This record gives sequence, structure tokens and C-alpha cells, in this order.
Amino acid sequence: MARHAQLELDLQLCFPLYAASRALTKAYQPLLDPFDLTYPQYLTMLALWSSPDDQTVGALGDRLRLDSGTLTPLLKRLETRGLVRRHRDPADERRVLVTVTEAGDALQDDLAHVPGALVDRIGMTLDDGIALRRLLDKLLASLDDGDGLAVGAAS
Amino acid sequence: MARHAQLELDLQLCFPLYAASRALTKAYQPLLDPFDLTYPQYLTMLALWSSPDDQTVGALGDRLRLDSGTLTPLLKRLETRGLVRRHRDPADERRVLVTVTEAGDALQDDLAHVPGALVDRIGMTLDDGIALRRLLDKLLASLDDGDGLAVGAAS
DNA sequence: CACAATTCAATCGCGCACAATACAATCACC
DNA sequence: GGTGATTGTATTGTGCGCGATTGAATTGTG
Repeated sequence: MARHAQLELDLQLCFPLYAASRALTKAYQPLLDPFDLTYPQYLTMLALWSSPDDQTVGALGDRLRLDSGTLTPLLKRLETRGLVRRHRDPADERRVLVTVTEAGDALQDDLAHVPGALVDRIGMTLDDGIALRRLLDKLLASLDDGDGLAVGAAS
Repeated sequence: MARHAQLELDLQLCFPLYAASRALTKAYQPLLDPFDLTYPQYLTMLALWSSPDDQTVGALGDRLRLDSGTLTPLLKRLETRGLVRRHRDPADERRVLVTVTEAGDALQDDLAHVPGALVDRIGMTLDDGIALRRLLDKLLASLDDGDGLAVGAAS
């Protein structure tokens, strides 16, 4: 027994969140393996597809809440695979713009089944899904206090 | 716009879970920095403190849902810091037992304030916390289907 | 008892994830 | 125009996290 009751692992909110996130990521992997994508790469492609324009690394990072330390190598790997192209923004050469290639775009069709398959895998009710989503958004919003990140602005 | 509506990043349940988990982990860091602990190390200490007996790497891994590829180096670092000791189980030498040292045990008192401080940081209502916890457990349970991991057995 | 099958932790290889730092480009101000 | 301050991305260093593999120990079977 832990000496302090509040230190019991089973009483931590953080732990199930941490565990569930990893488990969900893991559940995606068999669906993404045929396309040789990791889960963060999948999310990155989602973010890129959702915008009609090229996005900067920074904007992508804001969206995905990842910094360039993570994104740059990840995008480089996607570029090596021919799914995206990265080039300096002529209007401000500090910025790097990310373009989805034709191959990257076509992948959209290949992956269209993934969200549905995952929902089937989870077997969660719509109500529970919506409630979970709401609570997570709330948690994220409160953790964002003082961070200045735009949460819903892109929606 | 994504060509397929279900591929919109904002419609994914997985993404807020992923983002919230990382944000929560990040929120812990300032509280753990004075003790030179990372969040996974903190969880590991929690798991160790909650048991009166030495735990094997495997049991710890079951508890934390981490495999030895992650745990072994993590425990080695904790051992280097004198917080735990690792030794082979004489009853079955395939197993490694993990003992909390006096220093590791004393850390419990130092960290007793952390969960409360985090709850203050989040500012989430008790009801929301309980609901979130319930939904996460539910999600974890469904993702565990077929994995054979003991979910509540340790409680 | 001998040997195949299984188990357990460690290792290997790779991809994250992030704080700190570096560098070039741009902005702000005089 | 010149210079200091700020910005945006890349790099560096470290700690995960996990699938695949390895080596030793244990278990199961004949």
C-alpha cells in the first residue's frame, strides 16, 4: 500500500488517460500497417488533407500540438516516401510549406475506411463517444490556459 | 477540406485523446522536475509504492501496460539514482524483482502533494473527473478484448 | 532423463516527443 | 540604413514506447 492514499496508481486520472491513449494508438496500427504509416504520420496526413492550402510546419504543429523537433523528422520521412513535399515559403524564408503530393492525396481514399473500422473495433456507443470527446476537450482547454494555443480556431 | 468527411482531424476521437494525454503528462512535469523524475518514472514509482512486496518487471509491466523494452532502461535509470534495486528472483531466475530503496520510499512523502496540485491545475469538477475516468476505463476494457490483460484484477 | 516448447527479461532498431540550442530571416526601432 | 529583438525551423540530446529478436531459465512431454 502506498503511504499516501492519493498516490495509489488506480486513483490517478492521468494513468488511464495515458494507458488509453497508447492502447488506442496501438489499435490503429493494424489498420495503418498496410500503408506503412505510423499513427502520428496518419494524424499528420489528416491535418494536411483537411486544408486546401499548403501548411507551414508551425501551423501543422499548432494543429497537432507537436513541435518541429517531432514534426521535422516525421515530415522528412513522409517526403522520402513521396507523400509530401517541403519547401521554403518565398514570402518568408523562415517558414517551410508542406504540400501533399498526388500520391499523398490518393492515400486519402485508401484510408477512408480507417475511422469506421476503429469505431467498430471500440464498440463504444455514440453517447459515450460524444461524452468522452466533450470531457477531453474540456480537459485540453483547461490545460491550455496560459498557453495561448488556438484550440477551436481552426474548426 | 478532406475528401472524406470521416477523415477530418477534428472528428477523430483518437486525436483529442492523444493530445490530452500528452498535455496532461506535460502538466505534471513542473511538479516532477524538482525531483528529477519523468512522468513515466513517476507512474512506475506509484506502482512500486502501492505494493508491499517486490514486484517483477513483468508484473510492473502488466500494471503499467508497458513492456520490458520500455521498463528495463527506465528501471535501470531509477536504479542508477538509488531509488530502486533490481535483482534476479531466486525462485525463478528468468524474473527480475524490483525493490524500492529507503531513498525511493522517502520520495513518497516528497510527492504526496502532486496529485492534489494537478487536480488544482486542471480545475475539473469531481463529476467530470469521475465520468472521464469511467469512460476511459470503458474504452480501455474494450480495447483489451482479446488481449488477456488483467484489468481490474489488481485492484 | 532428454529434448522441445514456452516463458521472462534484455537487447536491438526505429520512430516518436520535447526542452534547449543554433542559425537564418524578419521585424521593430532609432 | 543599421542594429537589436523576435520569429520559424532545424538540430541536438535525452527519455520513452514498441515490435522483433536473443539468451537463459523453466516447463511440458515422452
